[in-house]
Amino acid sequence: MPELPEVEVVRRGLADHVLERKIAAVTVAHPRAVRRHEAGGDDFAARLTGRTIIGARRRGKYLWLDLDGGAAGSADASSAWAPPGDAVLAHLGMSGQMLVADTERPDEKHLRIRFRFADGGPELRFVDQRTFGGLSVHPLVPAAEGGLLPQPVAHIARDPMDPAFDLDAAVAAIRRRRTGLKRALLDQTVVSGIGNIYADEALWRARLHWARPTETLTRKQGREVLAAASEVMAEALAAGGTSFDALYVNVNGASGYFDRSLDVYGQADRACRRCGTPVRRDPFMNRSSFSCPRCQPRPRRAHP
DNA sequence: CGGGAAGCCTGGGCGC
DNA sequence: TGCGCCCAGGCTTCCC
Repeated sequence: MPELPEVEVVRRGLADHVLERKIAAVTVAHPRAVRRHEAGGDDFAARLTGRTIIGARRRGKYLWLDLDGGAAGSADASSAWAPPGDAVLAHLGMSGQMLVADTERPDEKHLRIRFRFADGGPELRFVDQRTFGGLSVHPLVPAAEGGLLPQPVAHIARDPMDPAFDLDAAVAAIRRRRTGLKRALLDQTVVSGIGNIYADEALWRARLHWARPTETLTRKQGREVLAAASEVMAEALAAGGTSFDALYVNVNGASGYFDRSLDVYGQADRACRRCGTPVRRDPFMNRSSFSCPRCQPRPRRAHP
């Protein structure tokens, strides 16, 4: 389930394998994979053909590849102003994969989009079983806090691995909310990159319950839970990410192994590694929350 | 306007 | 063995 560490593994793989390579042809095999590209699949392919990938960047769970000026619409040499350019944006959703594959390798069953390169080397494939993810091309726009971002990313908060991440500002944003702590952690406009797995792990490490009302959270507790999220995601990244099956893989198709290090997520009825109490599973937002009932007691005033 | 929940998808696992 | 149901879950959209 790609959250920040898994997306970062993919970003690094793309930085290693597709930078400075010129796109020769793009094939869209499934229109749903480009549904966020409003002008459609043909326009998507046309905008990318002939362009060279010059950057691989990420914010939270969003990933994008910066494109050079390309042949079409190149900057006017007589003008001092250079257009900020554009990028192909990827969101992996639940099951999206970016794979670097030799051109003769058989297609994956759920191959959605294929990029072939002018150098004839390994191609880039977007494979996505559940099609929650997708690719789209966007102009880069100035972000409120500086820098250039693809338009759909402009409203996403910085993530804890961003060098400019402001911990105290993120704590303040959480405490401004009127909701449960886990809901706030999952809100990508408050802090980005955290999904269901790392939210549960961070809450366990900080000994806080998922339904803790944000308005009763102290600044210290806020800093602790965000520091825990940052730590657990850094550890997961070092392990190559978390995966429970073959759905989440790096660009070479290999799985990470952080699932062996999870303390509560998916550990219902197993002993808490701190106190031995069986880990509890609660229904939460049509999914699950895992916690230790002893280390993370439910607050008297829990947020519904 | 902010918060909450439904809806989008497919395949694996499980019970009957 | 096969059918149908449930579950996984990030994000968008809609509703209150």
